[in-house]
Amino acid sequence: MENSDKIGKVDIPKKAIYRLSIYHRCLQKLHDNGVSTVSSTTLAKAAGVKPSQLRKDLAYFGQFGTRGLGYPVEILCSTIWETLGREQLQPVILVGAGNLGSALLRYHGFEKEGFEVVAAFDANPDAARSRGVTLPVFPDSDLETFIAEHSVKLAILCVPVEFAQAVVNRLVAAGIQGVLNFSPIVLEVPAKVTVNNVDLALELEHLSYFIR
Amino acid sequence: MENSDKIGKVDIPKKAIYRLSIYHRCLQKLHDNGVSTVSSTTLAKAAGVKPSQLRKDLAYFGQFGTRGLGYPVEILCSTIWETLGREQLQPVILVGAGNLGSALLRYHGFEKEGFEVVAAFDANPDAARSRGVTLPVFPDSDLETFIAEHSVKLAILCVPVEFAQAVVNRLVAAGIQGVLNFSPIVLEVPAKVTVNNVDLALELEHLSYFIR
DNA sequence: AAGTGTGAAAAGTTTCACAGCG
DNA sequence: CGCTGTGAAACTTTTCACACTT
Repeated sequence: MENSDKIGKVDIPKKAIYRLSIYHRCLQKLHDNGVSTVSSTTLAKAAGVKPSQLRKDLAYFGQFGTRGLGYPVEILCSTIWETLGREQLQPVILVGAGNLGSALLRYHGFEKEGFEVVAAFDANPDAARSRGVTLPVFPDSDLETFIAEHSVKLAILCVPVEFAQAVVNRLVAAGIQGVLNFSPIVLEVPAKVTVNNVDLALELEHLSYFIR
Repeated sequence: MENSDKIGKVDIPKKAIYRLSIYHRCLQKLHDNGVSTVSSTTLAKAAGVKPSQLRKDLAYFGQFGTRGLGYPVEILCSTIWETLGREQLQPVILVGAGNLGSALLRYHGFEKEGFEVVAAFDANPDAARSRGVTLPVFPDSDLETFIAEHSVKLAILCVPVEFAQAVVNRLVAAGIQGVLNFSPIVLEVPAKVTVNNVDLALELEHLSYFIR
């Protein structure tokens, strides 16, 4: 159903796109180390996958390698960057600057990876600012206007779980196309909108199952 | 001798175990609302999956339903809780109380879900305390002793990416069996150890691919 | 000789369809 | 009758093996 994406006639597994990000990181490191060509075996080892999977994944997007030689690090690196839609800087907003939201803003992890978090929204902006958020914090009533005026397409959602569905409805109506959701709830959105769930407690619970 | 008692975690899809956590949440909500029985159709809708998948998932662990009626909410809820290994409180340590690590500690999201974060470790404990961590913060040299003395099996890893592999090696040697890793790196661990990666930038990058 | 690209096989996961039970 | 439990079918993703190119 929603586990793949059609580009032309080829069906690309969603997991392959996640791996693309990982390959990109490895390629960047190789490039920083002055490596100009890499084999599928070497790159796969760095990315923690099988060489055959790496070759298959890259083949979904084109032919980048030279037989007998390997892949050109710099070209492949920038091609993946473009494929992931990272060529133009995407503005991101964060909605819900409570405990977790403000923690993420102070962390600056998204900025480090080249995303521009442009504003935060909260039902109580003053409280958010008192939590040490230095970014502009607006009341959530400003959401729609801001999204429209700045053509924002990505949102990080950290509101309390009981408000998550209502807020995401507003975000979608305002034009948001991708949501990074930290609430432990299955959000319902139109098919054109992509939701990625980061459920910290669920991840820890999953580990709990695997320790004897 | 033949033994049908194959409760080995081998044949059960990993994804099914994630869904178990989601089912548990939905069941708890139903129980709070005074519902005592639920059909696969209703529970599946709440969890965002197909009824057939829900039934298949539950069947991996036993027979819980009554034909013609549905599933007993309370019994199923506690059975899943036990299955996930949550019956006995698991102590968790957090390693690397820098920007992200201290943010997670201030967030208290794990405690809210019933995990007991018992201590934090950092190369510079004083700096971590100054970041507002109220939990005991120990120098990372104390890791091995603490893990052994408190029989800790779960660790949240938030150290800078360049130290992640070295630190996880120490954790594994000290007896840690499950790692929730926030570093953007593929960690190498023995098969007996489970690693769950939470890569925030990667999730946002993945969204970037799908908006257009 | 080295290493990619790819069809085909294998493995894994989801969905179907209906038997069987309360 | 309604709804679970489940074998088999359908579908997805990974891995293999080797032809083919530089």
